[in-house]
Formats: sequence, C-alpha cells, structure tokens
Amino acid sequence: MELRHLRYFIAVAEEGNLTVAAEKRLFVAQPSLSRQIRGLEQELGTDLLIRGARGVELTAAGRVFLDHARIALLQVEAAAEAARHAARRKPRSSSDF
Amino acid sequence: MELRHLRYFIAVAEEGNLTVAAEKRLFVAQPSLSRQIRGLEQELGTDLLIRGARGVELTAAGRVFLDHARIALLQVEAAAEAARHAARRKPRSSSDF
DNA sequence: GTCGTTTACGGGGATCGTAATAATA
DNA sequence: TATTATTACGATCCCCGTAAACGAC
Repeated sequence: MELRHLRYFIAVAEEGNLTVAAEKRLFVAQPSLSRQIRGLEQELGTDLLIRGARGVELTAAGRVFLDHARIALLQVEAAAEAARHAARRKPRSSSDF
Repeated sequence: MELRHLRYFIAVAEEGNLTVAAEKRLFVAQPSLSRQIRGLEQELGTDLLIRGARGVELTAAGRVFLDHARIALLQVEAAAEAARHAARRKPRSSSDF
C-alpha cells in the first residue's frame, strides 16, 4: 500500500463517483483510478465500494477505512511540516551555532 | 511522498546506517535506498541525515520527522486492520442481513 | 587503506492514457 | 439509451540492481 492509494480512495469516497474524482480532483484517467482502487481492495482483502450506475457507495469497511485514511494522510502532512519547521530553527544539526 | 519514503527513512534512522538498513531490514540495494532518502530530503527541502564514514546521524529536522513518520505509518496499518475487521462483521454493506 | 555513501548505466515492473467493451438503471 | 465502470493495449516513468567512483576517518 502507498499513499497514492489513500489519496485516490479519499477522493472517490468524497465525490461518490470515480469519473469526477479522476478528472476534477486527481487529474488522472478513470481506468487508472479504477485499477488503483481495485488493487487497494485486493490488498485489504475486502471491498470498499459498491459500484452502481450513478456512482459508488461505501461499504461498512469503506467507511471505516475512510476515517482512518484521512487521519493517516493528515499525519503524513504534519510530519513534513514539522520537519520543515524544525529545519528553519536549526538548519543543520543541534551542534551548529 | 509515498509510504516507501517513510519506511525507508525509519529503517535508516533506527539502524543509523544506510548499508545495514538496506540489506538487513529493507532487502534493497544501498544505492536505491540512498536515492530514496535524497529524494525525500529534496521534497521536504531540508536534510534529515548527516552522513559520516561510520554511518548516519539525524539532524534536528530528522528527529522531528522520525517521530511523526512512525505515527503516520502506524495509522496506515491501523486503517488496514480496521477495514479488515469491519469487513468480517459486515462482509458487504450495512443493508445486508 | 578501509568502510560507507554516492553517481552511472542498463533493465524491469508498475502506472498511465486512449479506445473499446460490459453493465446497470 | 445514456451514464458509469471495466478491460485491452501500447507507451512512459520510476524504481531497482550491479559496478565504479568519491569522501571521511
């Protein structure tokens, strides 16, 4: 699993639709997005979406995964921001200055 | 940034050494690991490691990033486990049964 | 001089985009 | 029938491994 899977799934879950999530939020083609989601479901061993003609709906597992995925993604962004912030205070190491 | 970067960095930080982290924990070649770490530092805009002949040492930013990266990775694993657990309770959707 | 990291180069796998197909309401 | 997701296929990009070079103690 990679962060791409989380980003893709969150976008699909929020849009409730693979097509619009692909072109209006992720800027990738629908086939790519569809396969990434399939791969994620396969790795988890469970379906996350219920596909329909009017879009997609989350399964129970999908709803649970969505909540956790959002937190995980925010945590990653927090990690990057924290590192940048620390770097501004002490550009190299604690033994400088 | 991808989860691979977090996994690689954590292994290097814990081993204090690129070579041993590569072959004893990540099972990849050192050059691959070195480039991934470089790419991560470049994306963050700051150094995470101080390279030396006896291995590597963490910068201040590296220490901060390590703490957050560990949490993020655990959160991702928790997301997967939560989804699998939810799937065992309700295999498809809430409207089943 | 030895240990460890970095660059050079070629190969392989995964992702991607376009186009065609299937499925559902 | 119209909208959406999926499969087929070819191309591209990124990561990886081996080998050589660089740097620090």
